[in-house]
Amino acid sequence: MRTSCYPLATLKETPADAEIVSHQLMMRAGLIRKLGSGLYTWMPTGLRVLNKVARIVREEMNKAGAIEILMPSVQPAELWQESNRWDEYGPHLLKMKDRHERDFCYGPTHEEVVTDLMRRELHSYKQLPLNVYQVQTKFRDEVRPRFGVMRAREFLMKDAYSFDLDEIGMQKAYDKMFQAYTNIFTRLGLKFRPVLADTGSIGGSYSHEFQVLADSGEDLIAYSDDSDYTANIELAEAQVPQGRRPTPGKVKELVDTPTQTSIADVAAFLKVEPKQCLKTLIVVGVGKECPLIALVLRGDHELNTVKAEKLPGVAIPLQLADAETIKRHIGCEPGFIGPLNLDGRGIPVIADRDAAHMADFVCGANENGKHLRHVNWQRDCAEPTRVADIRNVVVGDISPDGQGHLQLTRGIEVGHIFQLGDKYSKAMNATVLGESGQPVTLQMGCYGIGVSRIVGAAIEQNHDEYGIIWPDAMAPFDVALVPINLHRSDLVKKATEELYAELTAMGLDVLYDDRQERPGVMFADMELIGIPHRIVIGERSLAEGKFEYKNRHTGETKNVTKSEIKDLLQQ
RNA sequence: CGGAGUGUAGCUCAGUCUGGUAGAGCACUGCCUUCGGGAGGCAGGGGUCGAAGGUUCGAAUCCUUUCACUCCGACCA
Repeated sequence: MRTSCYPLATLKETPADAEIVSHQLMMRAGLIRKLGSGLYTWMPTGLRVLNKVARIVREEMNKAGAIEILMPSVQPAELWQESNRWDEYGPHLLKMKDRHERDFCYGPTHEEVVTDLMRRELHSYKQLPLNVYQVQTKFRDEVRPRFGVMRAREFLMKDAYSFDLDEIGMQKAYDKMFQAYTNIFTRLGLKFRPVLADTGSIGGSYSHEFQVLADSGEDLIAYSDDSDYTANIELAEAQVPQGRRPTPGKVKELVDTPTQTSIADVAAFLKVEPKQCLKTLIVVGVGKECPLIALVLRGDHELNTVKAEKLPGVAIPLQLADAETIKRHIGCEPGFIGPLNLDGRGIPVIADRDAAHMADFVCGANENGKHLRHVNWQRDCAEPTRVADIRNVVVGDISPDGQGHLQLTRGIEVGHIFQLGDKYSKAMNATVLGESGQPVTLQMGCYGIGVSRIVGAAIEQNHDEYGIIWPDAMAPFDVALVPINLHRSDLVKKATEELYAELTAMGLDVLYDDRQERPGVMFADMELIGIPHRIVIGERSLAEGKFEYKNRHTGETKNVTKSEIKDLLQQ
């Protein structure tokens, strides 16, 4: 490709609304342009990268035995009503009506469509196992799109769906996909980890996320420093504290805390550690019998909303009660709540394992401006209605597998695989006849990869002050040719044209910068775009029959012959 | 959805408080010089100041409404 006939679309300045480095560089390198919130056009260079990622994904999916199909992006409401997700999926679902006032949605995922397809197509166990996939545009109406293509509303996704007769088959299909995903992210040249994950609104029983490690990632990952254990913090289990609960010491005491409403303030005021305080959160419950539920944590711990939403009786999505409701039921402001006598007021107390293990703690007195200290479960306050793991793990916690301690790191979720079981096949009555002649409900798995998100994630992991540094596998071009004084030197022109023709004939993607630009401009653009190999063609080195090679990744420069160039590029 | 903010040239932004001929840098076009790391000079082109309504002799500027975008929070594959 010659730059004189190609819209490079590079920018010298960073657009004001690009916050993280990958978004800034994708704009500056001319990969994307924004159309609206969460909507991006892929420019020629960006599309090249996207297609390279998609190609690797397809190759590995095919190798794992999956078959490519393409389903509609617009889906009839009836299917979503069958699975109950028309309402459950919530406002993320972009709904629309056609001219006949029939309801449709733009697909955020395709479990319903593929299940419907397969209940029509599959009749016999002999047709199993089957795994179909597609690479397609999805739309999720995110509350807050951000970070460019990283959390866009419209995005490109590879989604695969496996169908098996039983759980053993489903497990095998899952394992195959786990391996395929590992191959894909390895080939793409990304630093990643598979992590145990929550299943979220897709549902199902068991799942892994594939996380690209990056400090700008939105997800927190917990991993053991002494074993293979790795899990999303949403799921990572906090262990039961060791030993017996300490025996109560001093007598309970009411203390004035006129303006101290946060754990930090109360702890500082009473000269105790936050871990000696008890934090009481009031959340909305389902049903009339218990409209409110108290969640109790150690002062230095954070509530894990995913875990909390799994508690029976807790409303989904998790919702903190407003100040007025709290005042009406408990009689104080949110900053002074404690677990005492809540059960008696019809508010069950669910304590975190660590909170339930505390003794002589500080907590709110359910009275404005007052806290209690030296409070003890049982002696001063009814034992919690229920004890559960409802907190986020913290650095240093014992690993759930018993080996080592947990550390935390950040990641970008680029893949997610689920064992769905019969969640959709049962709701939508997708069965085949088994060997015995009886209908068997299909066991499903689903497997997603955020193709467009991978592009952003790769840049987060691979860039420097000059621009993007693509892993070879997804670079838009393999090599950039930068001629010096192309338009004045016949020698340079001839050498560059020949080299361009020969490298192109080798099947390489070559970007030939034949613009009438100064060298500095061309160097800067090629580095910004992140092309792995750069060859400068100038009279200076041509005099010795050499070209100047520079590696974008290592920064290494050397003068080389044409055949050495070919060797370098063929690796 | 709650809170905050921004909309002026392709991009980054000044001008708005205090109403009076729409600006700068970069980008773009032409010419000249320069020619191995985002050059310099000269001359140009480019605007319904987000939109609608109002106040006023006069509105980018004041008022009302509205739309879009961004950030923080909540939420979330």
